[in-house]
Amino acid sequence: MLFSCIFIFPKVRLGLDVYNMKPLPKEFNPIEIEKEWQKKWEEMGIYHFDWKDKKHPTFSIDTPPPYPSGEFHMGNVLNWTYFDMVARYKRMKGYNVYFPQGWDCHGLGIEVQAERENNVRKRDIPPNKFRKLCEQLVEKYIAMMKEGVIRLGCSVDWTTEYRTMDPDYWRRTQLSFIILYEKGFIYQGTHPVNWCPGCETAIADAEVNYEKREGTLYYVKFPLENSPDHLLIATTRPEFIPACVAVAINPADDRFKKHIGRKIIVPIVNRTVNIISDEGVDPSFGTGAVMICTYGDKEDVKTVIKHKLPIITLVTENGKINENGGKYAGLMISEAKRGIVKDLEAAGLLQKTEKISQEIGVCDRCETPVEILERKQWFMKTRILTDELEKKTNEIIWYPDYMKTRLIDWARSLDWDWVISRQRVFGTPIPIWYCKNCNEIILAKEEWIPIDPKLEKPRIEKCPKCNSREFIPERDVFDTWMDSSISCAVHAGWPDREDWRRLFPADLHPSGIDIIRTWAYYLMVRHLALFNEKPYKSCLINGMVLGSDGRKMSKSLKNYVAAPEVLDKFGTDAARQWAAAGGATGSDIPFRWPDVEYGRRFLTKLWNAARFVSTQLKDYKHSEESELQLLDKWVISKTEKLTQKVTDAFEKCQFNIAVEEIRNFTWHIFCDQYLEAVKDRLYKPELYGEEARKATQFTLYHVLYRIIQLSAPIMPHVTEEIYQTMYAEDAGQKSLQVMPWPKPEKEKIDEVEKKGDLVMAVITEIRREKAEKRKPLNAEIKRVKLYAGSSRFASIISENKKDITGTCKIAQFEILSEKGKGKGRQIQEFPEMSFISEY
RNA sequence: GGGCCGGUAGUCUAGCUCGGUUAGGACAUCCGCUUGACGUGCGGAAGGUCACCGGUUCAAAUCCGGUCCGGCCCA
Repeated sequence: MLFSCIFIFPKVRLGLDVYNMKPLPKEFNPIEIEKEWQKKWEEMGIYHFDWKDKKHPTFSIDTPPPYPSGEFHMGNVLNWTYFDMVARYKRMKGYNVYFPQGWDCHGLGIEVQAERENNVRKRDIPPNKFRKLCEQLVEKYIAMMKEGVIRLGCSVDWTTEYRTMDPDYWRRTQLSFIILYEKGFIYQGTHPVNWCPGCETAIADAEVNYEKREGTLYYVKFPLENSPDHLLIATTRPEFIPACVAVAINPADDRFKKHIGRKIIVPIVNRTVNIISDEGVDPSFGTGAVMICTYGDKEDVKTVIKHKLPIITLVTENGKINENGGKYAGLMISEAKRGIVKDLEAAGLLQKTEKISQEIGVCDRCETPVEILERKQWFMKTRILTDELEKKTNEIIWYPDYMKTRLIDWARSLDWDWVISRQRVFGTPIPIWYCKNCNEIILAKEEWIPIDPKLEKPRIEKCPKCNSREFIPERDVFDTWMDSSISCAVHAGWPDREDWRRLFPADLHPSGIDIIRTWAYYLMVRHLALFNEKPYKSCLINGMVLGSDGRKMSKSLKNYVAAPEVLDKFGTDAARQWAAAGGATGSDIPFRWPDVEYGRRFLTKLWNAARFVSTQLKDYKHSEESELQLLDKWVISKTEKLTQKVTDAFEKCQFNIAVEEIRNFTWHIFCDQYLEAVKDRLYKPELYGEEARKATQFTLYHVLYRIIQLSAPIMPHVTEEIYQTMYAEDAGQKSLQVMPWPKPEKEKIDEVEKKGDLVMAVITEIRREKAEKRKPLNAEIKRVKLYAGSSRFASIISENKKDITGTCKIAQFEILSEKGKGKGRQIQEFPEMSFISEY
């Protein structure tokens, strides 16, 4: 097969016959280059999604809006690099890529920070004032994180930026709630919450402090039903006896397991309850039999849910015993405790007491012991969607595939619906009022939103049920996931754009492995309920970033590395290589300085190779045809194979494979082997002929170009700089980022590659021997006698004799067809060949 | 306790879907070389019971079962 100089990319070439390829400067400062291109790309506007473009297929990325913690960490570097590589790859593949960016602002974390920074308590100031403080803090944090995203070179379309705390975003969250309400997915119910009787408010887990205190363990006799016997039960909270709903025993406990399924009588109230079996009971604590009350502690909550036990509310919002406490009703909890203990003693039911050290939860504000109360909450019916969710999950492409089972198993394991209300301040208001007179629920109309019921009355004259004119606002806000779990529809333009279905479902939803059960799950249930459709077509999972010691990266473990430190030291393109190459997609990857350093060294290598090529192409002309030599066809064939492998890897989101293939090819095949083998040709046209030099120039031009194309999604900055200096004038596009992705040209994957391997094997073996003889590589060899082992091999070698003698500096090269028969040094990859050298 | 994942040279990692090359690569180590792009480089060397036990098979890092250890998430 004859090879001539067919242009690899005629479609995009301006067709200049001769152009002045500028040599690349010797100095290479990645950080300066990165800053420059980040600025220019933004000016060029090449990342703007073109809503008017109906020609190119769209590719939409459901960028998960991050929680603005104020710090851009290596975990962010990892996941942003993942989806930015996809965005850049798809853009080059000709897609009209939609890469939005939002910020998921609401949440307890910000509330806690805002309290700390402003030295205030949210309960002490008006909600709206506190909200403002939160908003200011969020803005500060967003600015910090945005800088990180820009520094990482992410090809975000900043015209799409949004914040979930903006009333215009509330409008979407509230609208979705109204739709779900009207579709019957929303209901009110009760759910246990942490409650501070001192502050008379629900508090979050994060607001509970645990303190070690000395307590008393009371051993109380519970009579067995229809039996003279009793069970001895140890409890620290005898005041909860009136709320006892069961007695639990570990099924492995031989002392008690015979009682499982029988009934027992709760003293004081004389109620009969079941004796149940629960593995969670510690047989060595107390007597091994425990009473389950609603609710004495968090363990009770779990047990009640697990065994579907009834609930007896005992404590009021201000910490008193209610009517269910019988004769103790109206007493404070501590008073009731004393009274019950006294009565138990009098009845002979208190066998003994002992002192124990216990941890109790107290309010972080007033130090009052926290109680667990059933409170009204809003729910979304999610469990009825589980079958549909499983079906849709299986339709979605997961990278990697096995991650889908995480979502399905999680959905299947849920015992209750999603609690969507929160007793907080900084959140999207729930657009609900209650009639003061008859408690009728007033749901906001679509045209009222965005609305904060705490600040505005419902826009109706009177209650439709009882005609009352007074309303009480819902003070609860939505769980933050209510904001972020409609991102697929919102990104697509819902509800404002008529054509929002064009970008829905999203083509890709990226997610961390740790938030599959939240983000990926809530997205599914919300969109299934709202639109009866899956929200995303594929899901890309990134693992966690570990410290170099293999444990999850965290400041407290002292294995934390800040992202700016990494970017300052080695630059973005090096850090991106770490993210891409650190491990298989979806697996956790440790942060390793040597990996980033290696990335940086690759950038230098690529730069130097490009610089070498640029100096050799000063007089390169497209128009002059010349026949390619064996090694040219060899490296082109390998380039096409590389293109195929890298394309496949990107299609499957196997970034580690893509980056490894590119680096190994560039460093070892292109630089160490091809460049070294053709240098002599380039330097001595008088010996090899001008034709051979032109063929080499052609090859250098195209192979380097292919390398930067394939590397562009991973290392956008360095490849852009090389492109702009060496190729832009000729190729005629304003950025490498908008150049078409190369199609592997299979017809150039050729049999000659094997012949090239043979020639390269000879060169490598001669160099290897030279190294072992401790000779410099440019040392001249007087004579090499090669036993080719066959006439076919001999003729291949002799056709390419000049490349071998030139590269290895051989003065006299003798090629024999015969076998060496044990004479001389064997060539590793071709053991039928051997050679003898004389220095 | 449950779900998922992992265990490969001193360290990290690829390969496992679909069994068959001398188990690939990086860092670190050692030896050599300033070769007209690059010493941030080039050439070379050493380093492995592929966690353990058993099974399937002509053949297992790869498939199956079990055990141990680690991770993430949840209870």
